[in-house]
Amino acid sequence: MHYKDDLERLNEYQKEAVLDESGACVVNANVGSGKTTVLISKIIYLRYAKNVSYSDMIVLTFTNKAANEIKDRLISSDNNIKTEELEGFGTFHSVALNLLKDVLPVEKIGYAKGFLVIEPEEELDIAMQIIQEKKLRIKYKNRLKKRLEQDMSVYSEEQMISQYNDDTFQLVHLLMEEKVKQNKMSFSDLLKNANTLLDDYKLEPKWIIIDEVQDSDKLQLEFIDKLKSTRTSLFVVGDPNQVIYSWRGSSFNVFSILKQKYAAKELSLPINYRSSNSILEAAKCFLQDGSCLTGIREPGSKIVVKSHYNPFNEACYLADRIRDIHDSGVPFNEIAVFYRLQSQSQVFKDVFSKNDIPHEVSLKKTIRDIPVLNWLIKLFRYSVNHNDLSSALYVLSSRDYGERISEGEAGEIVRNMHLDKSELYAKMCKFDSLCAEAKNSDEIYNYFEFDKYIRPTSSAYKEDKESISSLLDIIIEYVKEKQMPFMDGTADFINSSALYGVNILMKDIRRDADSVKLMTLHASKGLEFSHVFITGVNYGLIPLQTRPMDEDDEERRLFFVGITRAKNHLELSYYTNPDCVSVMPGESRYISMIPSKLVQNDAVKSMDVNLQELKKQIQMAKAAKKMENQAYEPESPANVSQVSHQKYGKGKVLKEDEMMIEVEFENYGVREFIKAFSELQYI
DNA sequence: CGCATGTGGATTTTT
DNA sequence: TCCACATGCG
Repeated sequence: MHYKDDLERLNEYQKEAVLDESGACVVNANVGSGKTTVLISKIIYLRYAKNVSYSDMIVLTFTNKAANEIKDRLISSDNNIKTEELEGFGTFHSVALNLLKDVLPVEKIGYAKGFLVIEPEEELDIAMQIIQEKKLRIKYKNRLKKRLEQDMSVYSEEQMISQYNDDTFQLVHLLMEEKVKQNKMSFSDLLKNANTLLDDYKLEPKWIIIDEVQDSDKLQLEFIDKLKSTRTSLFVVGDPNQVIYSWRGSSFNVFSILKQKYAAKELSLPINYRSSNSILEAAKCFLQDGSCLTGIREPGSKIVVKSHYNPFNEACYLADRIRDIHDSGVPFNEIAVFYRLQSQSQVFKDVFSKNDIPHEVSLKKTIRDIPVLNWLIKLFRYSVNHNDLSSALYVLSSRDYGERISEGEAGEIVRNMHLDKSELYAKMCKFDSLCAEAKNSDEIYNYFEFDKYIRPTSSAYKEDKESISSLLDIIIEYVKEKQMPFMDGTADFINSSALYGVNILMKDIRRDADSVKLMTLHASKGLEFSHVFITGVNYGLIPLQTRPMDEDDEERRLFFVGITRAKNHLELSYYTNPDCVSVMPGESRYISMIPSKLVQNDAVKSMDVNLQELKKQIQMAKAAKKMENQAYEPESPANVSQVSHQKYGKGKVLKEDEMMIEVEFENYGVREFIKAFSELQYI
């Protein structure tokens, strides 16, 4: 094996981490320092230099994306690998699922091996059914989902009863019983149950390796602890400067917890290979005290700071700028636009579409977002697991699909197994005997006669039909690949679809699409691009003003994550006239934290002063006018004048005074201009 | 139904 | 901090 060549390519810090043999080791991996490379090298080194088999290693990540990257890179550097050796490689949840499925005695806690994984929505559905059946008094049901998702076990019985003085405590217990009865586990149940069963079952892996360890929450830390025996070595990698998800429950300061608990050795990877020196110098301004970060690249281009009149103008500028960059030879997929809030993406979508800039908005999408597939998955859930009453109930009583039976009647049928009262119900019940040999999607489609159960009058009919067919194809494909009996394979697919979302569906569609990526700063974590634009770096938006006087370190780290995504070119921009009320017109204080020698001052800036000055005058004039004469407002539609703009095309003038003009364009909607600067022409 | 009071969310999102 | 919505009493 070529692990020795592999080692030679590493720098001294990376090599030290790979070769380290202490019982516990915490690696402080700086941004862009080759964290994943070290992980892969470490795994290969253990396998071939230390003769540790892959099945003696547990390799944990937080996201499927990270897990897939590690597996892909591992497979490409070691082609002797067999997929079944990598059972212990994956997200915390999927490794817990594998353990519960294959080695841990789930019967001990009342489950059967064929249990299904459920998403939070379904857990909520079950809870609501329990509330209805047992007539429980639960306050604030609208927030029940949140309450269920947070770890109820941290509350004591008294706390739970006293908090709202309702039946929450009973609900939590009944819900747990019901999940066992229906043979279902929620995401957190996977970890909780694995933790419970690991008390009596010693797995004793030789190595536990964890990526992005700084994001661990309580359950995950417990999972690590339960997996680890005295003979297990622990190797964790992470970056305290990239903690941006603590609001989601990652424990505070995981690094020091681990260091203390396991007396871990601390190493660091300080060398950044990714960014040009200017970008890195700017990034250093946002590091926590004491962290060091070393670059090895040339200075590169300066950081550009620009101001725009409003988000729309910013988007138009970006469209032009990106077109230029692309013409100079940079592929679209090396360009990214980041923003703080999802809502900011709309204007980019609109403008980029109009300007034919290929783009892609990163949005999480699951099967549940497509109603017909949500229904279909539930149909399969009951078909493979007849204990899953809540799914059957949903399938029969859905208002859009199926037989659209009333909820009460459906409950009756499901509880008493009235096969004669519902054709669809009978089909789900007999699915295992009649469809176990299904070889293609048409067979299943015809068995269920789906045409009968999707509304033929609905405008979505054709789309729904296609969605069903493609999901059926995917299931068949999945089962074939896994070489499992059809029923088991389908059950397995359902678990995967809960755990891996719609990724299974979209797997290869997006990977190499040559398009500009639009995403929130949060979503940018772990990615890199040649050219990065961070937009809306306004006072009030970055850092986001939540409560006044909230000096939030996490916002600073978020901005740090954003700028360190850039390899060669970074542009920051802000608006002088933000559309949103809570956003102030000035630049973010983060911009002034960057030394001016790194920043390319733009001509726009001097004009910006004028604009702001003008804007102030205009607002004063407007206010004065309002005081003076309130009846003046309405304008008759008869004297609407037409104007045209170089970029936005033709439009109608809605409002006009000495300084401002408001125009409604055919394609771009309503826009406001300052007369002196607008390039409008009257027609 | 109307009104006073209670409750917690605002922004980011993975499994 | 303020706002939206749920609850509960009269």
